[in-house]
Amino acid sequence: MRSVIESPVPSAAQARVIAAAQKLFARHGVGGTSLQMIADELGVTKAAVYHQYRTRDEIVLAAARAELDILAAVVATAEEEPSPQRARDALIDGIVDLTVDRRRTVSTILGDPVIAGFFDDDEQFREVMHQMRRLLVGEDASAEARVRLAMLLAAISGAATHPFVRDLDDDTLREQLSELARRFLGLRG
Amino acid sequence: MRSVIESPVPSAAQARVIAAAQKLFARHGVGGTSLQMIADELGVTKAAVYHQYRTRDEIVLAAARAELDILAAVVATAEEEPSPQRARDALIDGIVDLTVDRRRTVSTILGDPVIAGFFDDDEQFREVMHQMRRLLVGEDASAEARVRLAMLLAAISGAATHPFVRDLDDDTLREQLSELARRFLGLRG
DNA sequence: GTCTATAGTGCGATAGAC
DNA sequence: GTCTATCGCACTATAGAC
Repeated sequence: MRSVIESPVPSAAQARVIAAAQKLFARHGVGGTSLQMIADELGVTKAAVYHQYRTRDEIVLAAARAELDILAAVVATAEEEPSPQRARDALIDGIVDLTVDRRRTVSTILGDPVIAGFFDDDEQFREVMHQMRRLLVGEDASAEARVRLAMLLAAISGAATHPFVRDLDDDTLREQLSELARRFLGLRG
Repeated sequence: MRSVIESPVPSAAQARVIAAAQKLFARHGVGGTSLQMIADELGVTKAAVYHQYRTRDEIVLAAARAELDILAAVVATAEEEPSPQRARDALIDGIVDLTVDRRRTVSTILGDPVIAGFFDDDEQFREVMHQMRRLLVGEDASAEARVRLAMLLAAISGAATHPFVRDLDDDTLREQLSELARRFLGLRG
């Protein structure tokens, strides 16, 4: 089942603003990134950036939304798999790929307290989370299942930025994350 | 073995600044917290805060260092356990307690990109990480052990702030985190 | 240890020309 | 879609009185 919630598709110029913002958020944090920095990164003036988005908050929201859209696409692809097992595996691999490809970006942006606040009551965010939960632990709503799920998602995105794994190449990291995530999820009491 | 690296002990007034800063960092992010906000939180003026620390960066560093000191104390306590198994269990429980007690604080502060940069070449940080590594996976330096360790630490601190577990009470969360962490670490290929 | 007052800078945001 | 120019404001930081 596809998500019924659609984000507005950014124009090419907006997409450039978003990409610049995400890059800077990952390096300096959301609160540590100014409009001037985004403009400089793009090689234009602040006024040009304001032509794409009316406030700084809109840029932050659009950048966070774009990150969430990528995750939603991974979830939607996984849901098209024919069996629950294959859907589960596809989701894990999708999240691992996404995280390793973008290393700091995903965890820093989705982990930022300001963005977490934005998403607190966000319908798309809740739907994506709900879909992931159903794919990974089914209808099990026990405390154990929820903690296990939260740990799994935090482990994948958090581990990719950890100093312990900094000198691992992407392929090795992907392989290990995927394998360990699958085994962690398969744990039975 | 105790850490040989000691942080300067903050005065009472400095400790209040640090506590206020940590609270605000958790809510607004490091870059999103101004000196004015810290002063307001304490009910004093900016000049009074500047009397304790000469620059904003020093406050950020002191707050991060204080967080690291707590973690270092947990590691030191675990190292005094008589057997490797008990040391490992004590470390896991210590990290879980720390994370649940302080929920957003630990992961937001240690996960902030600016603070991660501060700690990149920090000796105390490296030593604490090294000690944790030795306690949890011994001398195993394989890619698998390193990824497993990074995942474990990210899973504990990240899961505590995850929306999936928001409505769990502290005791339940502690119990589940501790149990699942121990099982994850015990996984054998 | 806290205050008032202030300097200097960079911020978010807007107006209007091209 | 980009620019220059500007407004008003909040910021970091300092000086000096109490």
